[in-house]
Amino acid sequence: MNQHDHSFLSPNTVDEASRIFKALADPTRIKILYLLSQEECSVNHITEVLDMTQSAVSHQLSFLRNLRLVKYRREGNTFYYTYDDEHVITILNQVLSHIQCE
Amino acid sequence: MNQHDHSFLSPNTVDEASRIFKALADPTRIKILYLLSQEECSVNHITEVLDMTQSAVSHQLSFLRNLRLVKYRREGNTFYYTYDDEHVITILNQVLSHIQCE
DNA sequence: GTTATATATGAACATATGCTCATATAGTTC
DNA sequence: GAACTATATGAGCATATGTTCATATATAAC
Repeated sequence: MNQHDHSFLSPNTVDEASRIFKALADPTRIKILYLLSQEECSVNHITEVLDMTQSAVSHQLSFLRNLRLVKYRREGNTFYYTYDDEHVITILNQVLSHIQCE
Repeated sequence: MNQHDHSFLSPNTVDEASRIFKALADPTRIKILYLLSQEECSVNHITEVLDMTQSAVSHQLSFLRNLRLVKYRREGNTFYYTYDDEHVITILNQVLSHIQCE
């Protein structure tokens, strides 16, 4: 059998999949996305719930923003974040419920 | 609103989810798992198809073996690998087909 | 038993990742 | 406009990650 007997993934597809899974691969980001899957949250709220520094949370939100997995709206000094990729939330919830069912 | 108004994930659940997503976060492992989702493969075959060194492939297989995502059978000098976690393959295929549909 | 083949494994290295610390930015309140 | 609040951001650092290189292991063929 040689290399041409397979159905292949394009490099772009592999990279994009890798990016999505990388986004979900960190415990902090899992917790943030799980929170946002339940309700809109301010940065401050996320910081308190996860018991992390403001900076650490903000860096992770920046990461998620760059991947367009979350978006925010501003209200005065407060930034309210929501998720912005239904599919990724679905994948996350599938994996979480699969784990919890064991 | 305080910390107790949320449905929380247990640390174990978060860690386990993180481990699954980390496994899928690397392009090489995505390609290997995708190959194995289609057919049983020898290490040598994977090495050729992915055009990587034997060592690199073997290290990644070792990684996937530790997470029980793949298993193998031996036939003489040849090790034939198959996937060993249907759910992870399902998640991978969902993400891949979602990307390819865009 | 020696040689060849297929795979595994340990050390080393370069890059990526996630956090902290310090500071910048921008809106709010007085 | 000065002080306060909420968030963002850049630099630095420690750890994790993925590869290469060299070598070990184990079966096969002779």
